[in-house]
Amino acid sequence: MTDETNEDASPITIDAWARLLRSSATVLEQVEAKLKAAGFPPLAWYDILLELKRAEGRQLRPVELERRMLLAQYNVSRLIDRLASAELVEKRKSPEDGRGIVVALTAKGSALLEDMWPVYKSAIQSEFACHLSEDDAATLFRLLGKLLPGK
Amino acid sequence: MTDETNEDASPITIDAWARLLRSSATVLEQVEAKLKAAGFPPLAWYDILLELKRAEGRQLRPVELERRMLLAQYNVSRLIDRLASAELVEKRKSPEDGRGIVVALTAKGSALLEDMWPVYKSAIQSEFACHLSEDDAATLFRLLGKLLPGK
DNA sequence: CTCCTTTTCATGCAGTTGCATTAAAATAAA
DNA sequence: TTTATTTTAATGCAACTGCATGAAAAGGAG
Repeated sequence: MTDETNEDASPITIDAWARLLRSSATVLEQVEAKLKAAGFPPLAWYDILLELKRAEGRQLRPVELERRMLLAQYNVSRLIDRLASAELVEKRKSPEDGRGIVVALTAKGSALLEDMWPVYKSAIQSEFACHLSEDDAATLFRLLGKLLPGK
Repeated sequence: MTDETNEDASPITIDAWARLLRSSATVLEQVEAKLKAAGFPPLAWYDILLELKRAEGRQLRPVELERRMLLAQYNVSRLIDRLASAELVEKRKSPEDGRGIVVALTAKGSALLEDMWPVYKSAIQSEFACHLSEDDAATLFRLLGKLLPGK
């Protein structure tokens, strides 16, 4: 008797899995290298700053950052510390919650986002986008969405 | 005058990029967690061992591993040390090249590969494959291939 | 209110990674 | 042959990550 709920991944699916790992790692590495070559911090910094910029009042609780970025708690805590040391964000005590803090984007952080974007965008173009048609990108977007929780 | 060779990535392409990062990181993390929960070493170990198993004579030079796995030299060097400490591979002096070594899969390493595969395959199924049809997987494979060098 | 549980954030420690450098052998050049 | 360049691998150091734990406040049960 077969167990349909526990069948194996097919060969083509396994190939797709292997290629997802390989291609994403390769492209990400190249994009990171371009950012670094331009004297910019890693992508993780950009991601956090961007999330703050988009947030209500340009600030968020660390817990909220964890949820949105899918990062571990200690990872967010230390990343925030580094960003704060670089004066890209400011740590404030939360007025509503005595345990918590609020992380706010500074003018310097906002400026860094703007400075990085042209380089980042150009890297996405040269390492990723230039290999794909618009249809390819749309299809990729749709298929990868199936892998995300709640999509 | 426009410069067609340097156009910007389109919005849908940027969305696809963001989703590639997010989805691959998420799924990889879940698969790694399942391996760890089963008491197995990280995926990187599996990848190296598998590469060795597939190689002529079940052995490779570190340089060759770097090329195939797209890993940095020092990274491979240390990974091999850890694998050798666990007796999963054996480091031998290269007979042809006095500088180099040859990394050979041991019986223990081969056994680990076989032990890990069922768990790994099941994780690929539950975290990746189950979200995709066969056609989806084939399309993903094809599109991601465009991102790899020389594909 | 008091006690217990949960949530939020920080941190010590060990393991890992990136960077730069070193050492040694192979290869090429003079 | 002698010297310079390139290739191969290892390693000291600093930065980063994961894990476990701890501290402090919030929330809930009695």
